[in-house]
Amino acid sequence: MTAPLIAILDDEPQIRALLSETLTEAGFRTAAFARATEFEAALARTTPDVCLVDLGLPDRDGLALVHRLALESGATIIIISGRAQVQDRVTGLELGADDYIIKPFDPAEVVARIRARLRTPKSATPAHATARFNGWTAHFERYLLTADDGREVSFSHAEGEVLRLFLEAPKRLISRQQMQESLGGGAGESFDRAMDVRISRLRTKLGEDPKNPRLIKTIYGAGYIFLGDVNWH
Amino acid sequence: MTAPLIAILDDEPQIRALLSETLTEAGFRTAAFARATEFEAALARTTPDVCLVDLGLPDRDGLALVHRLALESGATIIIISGRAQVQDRVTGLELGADDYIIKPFDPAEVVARIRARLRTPKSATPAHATARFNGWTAHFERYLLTADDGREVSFSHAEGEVLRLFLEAPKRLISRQQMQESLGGGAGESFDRAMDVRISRLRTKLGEDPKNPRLIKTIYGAGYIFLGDVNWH
DNA sequence: GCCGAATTCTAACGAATTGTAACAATTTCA
DNA sequence: TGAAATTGTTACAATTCGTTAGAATTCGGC
Repeated sequence: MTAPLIAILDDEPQIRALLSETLTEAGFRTAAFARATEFEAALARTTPDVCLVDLGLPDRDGLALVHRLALESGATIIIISGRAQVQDRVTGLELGADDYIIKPFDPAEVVARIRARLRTPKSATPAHATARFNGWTAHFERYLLTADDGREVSFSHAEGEVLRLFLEAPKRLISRQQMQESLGGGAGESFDRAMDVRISRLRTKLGEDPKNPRLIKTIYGAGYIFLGDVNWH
Repeated sequence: MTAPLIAILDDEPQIRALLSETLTEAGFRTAAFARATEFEAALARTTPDVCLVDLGLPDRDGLALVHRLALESGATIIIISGRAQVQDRVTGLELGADDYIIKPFDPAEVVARIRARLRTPKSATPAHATARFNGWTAHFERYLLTADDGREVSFSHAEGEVLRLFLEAPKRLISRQQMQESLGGGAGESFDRAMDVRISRLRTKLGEDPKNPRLIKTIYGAGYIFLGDVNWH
């Protein structure tokens, strides 16, 4: 029986260091990440027993990430956040987090709460993750887009990866760099051409006007911005 | 399906009233107790889904009670206490509590934390021989699928292996690798061709539309996902 | 505005992956 | 023993998705 693996996702180096050290001392294995993209790349390989995630991420909407993680992976999630309002806590828990710890935190309490979670391992079957935006509903597990008028368009796995990235960081610039990392295009050489194609195919399925895309905007020399109003369910 | 029962143990009448009211509004059944003796008497009859216990009881050491409760009943326990020190929280969690809320608390957060606990029940699922999903019932010992409209389709042993694998891990990606191992296709060389065929036959029996399968989805380059809502009996 | 370089778009192609019909080997059961 | 059912194999069709290549677009400098 190997020690439980705890994933840490926080953009502040001191916090990462503090948590890593404390948890290692407490007998856990740890893996720390500064950005959501790195974190997700790692998730593709192994599933940690517990994920500690900060909500204030630079490159992703933290709550959306938590929601998807909870729904799809069924992983145990503990939010560690500076947002201390009751409303924040309630939202976080309702979106699927198993616990919510407020910064500044005491390392001993973090350990205790992790242990409490590990005592009764989760065995819930993950539910469907869906997101609504501008007349569309994306059903990721079913690889299906439904329009409000009832039309249905299926999308492939590769297209879904791109769509998900957009829906998790709406109205935010996503650089080609980031996108490439998230999409596992590891050694990015001529892969950026493939990315274009994915996006092009996605645009077609969303019925975008090529001359004047309303949802997926290209920022010349920088990346893309997804302009929908997204609501995860 | 009756509403979950929440037991409240607190010696302050206002707290009991506040919690009872909030939780009832949130759709739970409640039972409130002022003293540990009453609480224990009630426990002898029914087991609540969640116990909210205050540590500052007049007639008993709260922590000892929590400890015993956790060990013996296996119930889900949330401590609600005025003792705000980190050390108190750590001790409470280590003695078996699933969560620790500090007074004064916000009722909304209590509800959210109860829901988070209930989301993953502390029970295990026993192995059974029949499963219902999306209009079908699979009887594994009889190698038979019955549709809700009465139709009957028998399936072979090999098909049953695949079906069982899917029904035991619904809405999860099952890689070809995993599938091959589970299906005893030991030295997987050209066996993956056989797997395809098994799945193809299963799809046919489930009446899937080949162009647009709703239950068994293929993830190109990765594996399969079974999308039914499964209930074992 | 006009030109050229850099960047992005997308149609078309092809390699890899997956689906399935047809067949053959094996087992089951009357 | 013989007919039917089971299940892997083969062969070919269909799908997915990255790559290529040329067209279209953007942007800075004149």
